[in-house]
Amino acid sequence: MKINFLLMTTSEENYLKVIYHLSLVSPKGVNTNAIAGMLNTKASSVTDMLKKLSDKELVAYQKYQGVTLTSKGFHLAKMIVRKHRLWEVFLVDKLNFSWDEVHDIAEELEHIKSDSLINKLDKFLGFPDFDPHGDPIPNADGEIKKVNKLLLSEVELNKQYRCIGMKDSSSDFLKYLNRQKIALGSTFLVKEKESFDGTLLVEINSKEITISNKIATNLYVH
Amino acid sequence: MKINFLLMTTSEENYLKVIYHLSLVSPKGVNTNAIAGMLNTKASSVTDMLKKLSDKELVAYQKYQGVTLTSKGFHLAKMIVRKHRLWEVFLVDKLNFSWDEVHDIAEELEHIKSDSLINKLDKFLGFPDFDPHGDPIPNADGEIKKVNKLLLSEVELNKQYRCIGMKDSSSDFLKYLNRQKIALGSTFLVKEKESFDGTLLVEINSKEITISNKIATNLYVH
DNA sequence: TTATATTTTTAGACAAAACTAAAAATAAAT
DNA sequence: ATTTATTTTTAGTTTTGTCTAAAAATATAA
Repeated sequence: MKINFLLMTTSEENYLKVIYHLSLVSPKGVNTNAIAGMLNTKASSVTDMLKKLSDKELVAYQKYQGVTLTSKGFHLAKMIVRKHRLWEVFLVDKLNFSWDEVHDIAEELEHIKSDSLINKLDKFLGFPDFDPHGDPIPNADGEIKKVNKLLLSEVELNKQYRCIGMKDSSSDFLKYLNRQKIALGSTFLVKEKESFDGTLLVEINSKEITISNKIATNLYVH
Repeated sequence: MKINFLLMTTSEENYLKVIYHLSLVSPKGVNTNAIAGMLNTKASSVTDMLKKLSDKELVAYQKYQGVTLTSKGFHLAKMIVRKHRLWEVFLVDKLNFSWDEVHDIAEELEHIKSDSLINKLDKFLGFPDFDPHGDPIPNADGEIKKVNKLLLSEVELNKQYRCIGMKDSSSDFLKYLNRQKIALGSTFLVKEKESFDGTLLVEINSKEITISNKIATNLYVH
């Protein structure tokens, strides 16, 4: 898939990336407000941008119906994620940044436009499959190595895990997650597990909550 | 000198950098048109930006009188040049780009905003003093290692040199250089030298011209 | 089902950085 | 010293991406 002729602004790339991440949680369609929330912008700005991305055939957008990525947009988004994660590996492995310092810098570096740059960087780093946070790095063709994903119900106690996906992505499950402020990327630490019904005492975002077995069997972590 | 509080746009940084480079040739003041030429923009756009940079006290600007950098602007410009040249070293030494491929990419990378990034990169590269083109890299304090500069009149035949400065920067000398399309960064290859008056046959920008001894004793190369 | 609340979109405005065209200042030339 | 040419600045637009406020569509609730 060649999309070289498409010249994207930094802003367009950021929208595409956010839509990509939200799509993984709500594949049926991403809400305007959700995008606005991730980008710290207003819903009206999002609407404007969705029209632009739709004109470029990077998203499928219908008024009031949310938005999904086209295959073109999906591939482009993965290329941005690829750049972000490769730069994170560079910052941590080569420049000795710690894993929690690199996000903002990678956020800027991901917009540097040069295919040969990113492919040479990939080679220099030894074609890593995962970034310092454990997230998979798409290769030059957009292929992503499957990560060992566990259900939250199966994890070991007192170990850090990160939410990497949801098995059930029905509307009310997602609403529940939203109320509990659980999102893709949230970190979990299971402190206790009731043996008779599987209820978990979990620390998430440094706040303790209890999570039912039903919920825990629908959250992927690693 | 701390200028962290100043947040610069990419465009402002590009202007500053160009003024810096032109200042080395015309320290008395840089012309609006010269800046426009370097940035492929229009004189009117330059005027607008000069006002903005003047408000930020990065340049000393008076209508119709050209512009010079303030010490603040001078330091900031050197920090941009530092980033550009360090990234060039990275691209050539670590990613195996050839020296003629790196300029455009470094042009983007130089605008990434993070002091710790650039200082860690500097360390990773072994604190290099010169970039792949032989240009000096300012250190974190803005200090620049003196480069062995030669006069064009003293160079060896059939070797590449780059123009790094002018001894005489009088208005008519600069005008002469302008007419001959000789600028900072132009590459010279001296093909012949008349022994009786020192006149040189020089290839510059893949065009042959003759240069008098008087001119050649006022051009620094290396 | 009708009323209320929420979400999303439209319309109009703004700031940054560019442009064009015209006016003003400076430089060059007769 | 005028005239002519060049350079620079002003004034007014344009584009991109944002915003606010109001209108329209959808979702929720009585």
